[in-house]
Amino acid sequence: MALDKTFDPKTIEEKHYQDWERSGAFACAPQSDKTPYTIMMPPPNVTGSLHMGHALNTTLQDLLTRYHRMKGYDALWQPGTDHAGIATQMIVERMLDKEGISRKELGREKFLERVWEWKEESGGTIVKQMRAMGATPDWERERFTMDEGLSRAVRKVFVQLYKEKLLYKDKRLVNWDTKLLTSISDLEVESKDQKGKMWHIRYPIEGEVERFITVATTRPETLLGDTAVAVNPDDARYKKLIGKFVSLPLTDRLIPIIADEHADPEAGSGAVKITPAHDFNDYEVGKRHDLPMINILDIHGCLNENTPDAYRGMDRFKARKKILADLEDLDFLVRVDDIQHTVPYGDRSGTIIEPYLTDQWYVDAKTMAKPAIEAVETGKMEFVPKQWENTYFAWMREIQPWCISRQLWWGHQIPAWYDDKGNVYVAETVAEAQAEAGADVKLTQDPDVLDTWFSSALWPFSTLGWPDKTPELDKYYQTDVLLTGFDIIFFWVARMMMMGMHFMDGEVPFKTVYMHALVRDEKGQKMSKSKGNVMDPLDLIEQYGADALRFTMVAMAAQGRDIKMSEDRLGGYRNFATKLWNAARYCEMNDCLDKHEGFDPASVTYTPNKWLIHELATATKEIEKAIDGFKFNEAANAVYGFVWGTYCDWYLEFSKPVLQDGGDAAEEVRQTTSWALEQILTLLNPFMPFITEELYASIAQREEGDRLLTSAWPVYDDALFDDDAVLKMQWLQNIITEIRSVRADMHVPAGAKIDLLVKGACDATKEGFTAFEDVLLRMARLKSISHVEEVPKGSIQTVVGETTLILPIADIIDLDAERERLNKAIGKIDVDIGKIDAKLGNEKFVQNAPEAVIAEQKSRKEDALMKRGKFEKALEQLDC
RNA sequence: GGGCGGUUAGCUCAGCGGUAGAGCACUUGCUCGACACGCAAGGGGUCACAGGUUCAAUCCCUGUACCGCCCA
Repeated sequence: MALDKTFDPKTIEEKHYQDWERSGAFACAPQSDKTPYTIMMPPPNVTGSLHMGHALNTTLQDLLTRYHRMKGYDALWQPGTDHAGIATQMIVERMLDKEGISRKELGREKFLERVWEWKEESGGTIVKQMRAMGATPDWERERFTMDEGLSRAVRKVFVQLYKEKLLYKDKRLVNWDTKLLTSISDLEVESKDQKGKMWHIRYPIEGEVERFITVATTRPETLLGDTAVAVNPDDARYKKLIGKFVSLPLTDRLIPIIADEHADPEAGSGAVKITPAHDFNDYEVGKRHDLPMINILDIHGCLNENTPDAYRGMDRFKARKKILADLEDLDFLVRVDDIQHTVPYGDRSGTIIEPYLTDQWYVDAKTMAKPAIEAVETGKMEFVPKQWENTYFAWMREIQPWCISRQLWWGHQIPAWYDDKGNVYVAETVAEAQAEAGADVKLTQDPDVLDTWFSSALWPFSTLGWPDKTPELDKYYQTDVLLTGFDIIFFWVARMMMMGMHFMDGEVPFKTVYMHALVRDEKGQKMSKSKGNVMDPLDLIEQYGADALRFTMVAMAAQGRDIKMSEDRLGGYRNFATKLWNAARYCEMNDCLDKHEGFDPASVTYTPNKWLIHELATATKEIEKAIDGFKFNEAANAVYGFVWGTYCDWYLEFSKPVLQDGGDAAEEVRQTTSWALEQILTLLNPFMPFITEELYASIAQREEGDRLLTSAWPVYDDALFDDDAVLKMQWLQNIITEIRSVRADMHVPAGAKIDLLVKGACDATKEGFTAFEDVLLRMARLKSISHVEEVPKGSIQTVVGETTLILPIADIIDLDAERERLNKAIGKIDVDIGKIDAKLGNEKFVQNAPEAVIAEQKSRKEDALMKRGKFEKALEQLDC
């Protein structure tokens, strides 16, 4: 059993993880009558590998899961991964590229086989990495968004929403990615501020000579799709032109001048070109005025058959150049301005996104958002920190139809079939569709797939077996808490709310959503591969241990702030693990392990033991309160402070003289030390599972299967709180600290043992000196303690409470230094008294402040005056 | 342009109406029988700025500046 001299995380982590997983303790127990506690793991991309954000997310979820498991809940932490349509398809396409094969050549079926192969081989990376963090989700229940079961849920939802007219096909402008050749949702578009140009072009007014109307645009090539010029109805300059036509340059088309509020008289010339098929604002204008919508691009972003021969087939940016040159030649180009503007880019492909008119499937998000908004308004679902609800509301109240179809192969193929005439049959299976269409009708399935978020929106119930009525669904929905980053509040959280409430009888998918911070580098910059500032959690585990990484994450997870990760902090918490390890070694060396069988903390009589137990119970309450309130950093600080500050720095030091002298209290101290160590391991287990489990196994003979993983969280009786013991120990600590401080100030050699004379001690204090004589002698490095009436010449004096402490060290005393020290002390007290007097002298304060506050000030003043008197006396005596 | 958040010790951050806290870093001293990844003792802050409310403001309100994020 003997513990090694230092703690090496690497040697134990894997061993314990395997043991835990094999034990089956991660599994939920649907048949048990325990109260459920459920967390849905945000499914990471199956393509992903663990980054710092996952490390934080995983740590916090595991902390909550372990904590509640220990508290006796039937904990379900539901894991799984998400098929990540575009990302996965891109990875496999890139692989095929290297083999010189294109997706199209391979064909849909073969391509999908390749993706599945890839998924089986490489898709498990991230869930393996989570194990290195010590995560304890119910792996047996791991799901994948493309599982048969989850796919069935997707089809069912699609069909039902279609029947309810909450899902429909429509021709609208979408964000089109010309590289990936698919539509993407608004959320997948990143607007970037960049330099650009504003071209001012004049359009000749029909039937008039040398009269023009000037419009400005950043995308001159769209001119070929213009179907109107709009002016503001109140713009006096243009009133007479409304209803006239302009002749569209480079084409032979005439387009009307229309009146629409969209044209801002203050901006540019006040007239704007309208291209309904290639601009979201213009699309609305086009609809209002029933304008033709001319699509001028093909799916690759090249100009199509609706454009003049000169440009047809040309890439949009090449066409722009040529069009500008041609406009210039024909003298239509009036002016060019350099401007700063925002340009939409695809977040996956990095290409400029084109608004593009196509047929797509949409979800009526506006309708579905209503109950989801209300649920947050009425508190059925709560964001932590609360401020995130504003973000949620802002988006949900302005929500647009959700474009759910993607022109990809990897994903859930849309359960809609078409006959030759273009009639659509939406059904869960081809057989049902066929039945609806008639047996002899030839049907073709819609080739498109659904947005990945469509399936992850169902995650909180699809993973529990929906649409079947499973016991799991019954027991674990609605779930307790969702932990996630704010970056997917719209993508995922909002959509789970909509789907969850719609399909689960208005019940929200989770009662609480905890939004955690973004992990940044130590300079506060977002970690990114291109900046080269990424930290790899696995490297950090290798260097500092998984426990240190976890503890750092927890300690830095303060609400509402980003985490600036630094290796200094990791080092600090690695040291904390070592500290704990060495505390256990101390216990081992002093025969304080496994000594508490039948120990009753309520029965202790020795004051330091009572005090330790009080502090332990207090820390436990703080930890519980902090975790319950998602104040993870506070929980970490509470446990850290107790272990290091209370147990190691003070209690174990108190225990030394007692254990060594073998006095009456020794046995009780031994038991308390042993018991408290085990309590510490239990409390710390959700934070640092590896080292605590290792110590737990090492410090005693355990029965088969006895692990912290499945231990009970401690419950302490209120009777264990003992304020009297706290006061006594505070006094003792004050005495020790004061003597140490004076010794250091006066440069008394650290090893020198000196006498302590005590003057003016009351009876209770005298008792204290007697009771803790051995502790004081050792911890303050004293030779003796005696009570006196007179202060010997050349002594150092200090004051604790009513007592004057005298150190008779005439031989080494430096009179000037001591004078300075005393004067400094008096100076500090005077500042204090000054502040108090200012308050007490203020009539309004005395009249208005609560009595308790006034009394407190008065008593503080008395104490200060008394102390000041003693220091003054000490100063006088120095000179006699 | 709209919204949100931040500005507290050298650094990273807690706190949030009545004596400014932690960790790290720093200084000094220590091989006292767990631990130098340590022990002990210290230094260090007009709590961004300007007003206001209050007996009392780092904390509440208003405004300003700077930083960050989200949305258009």
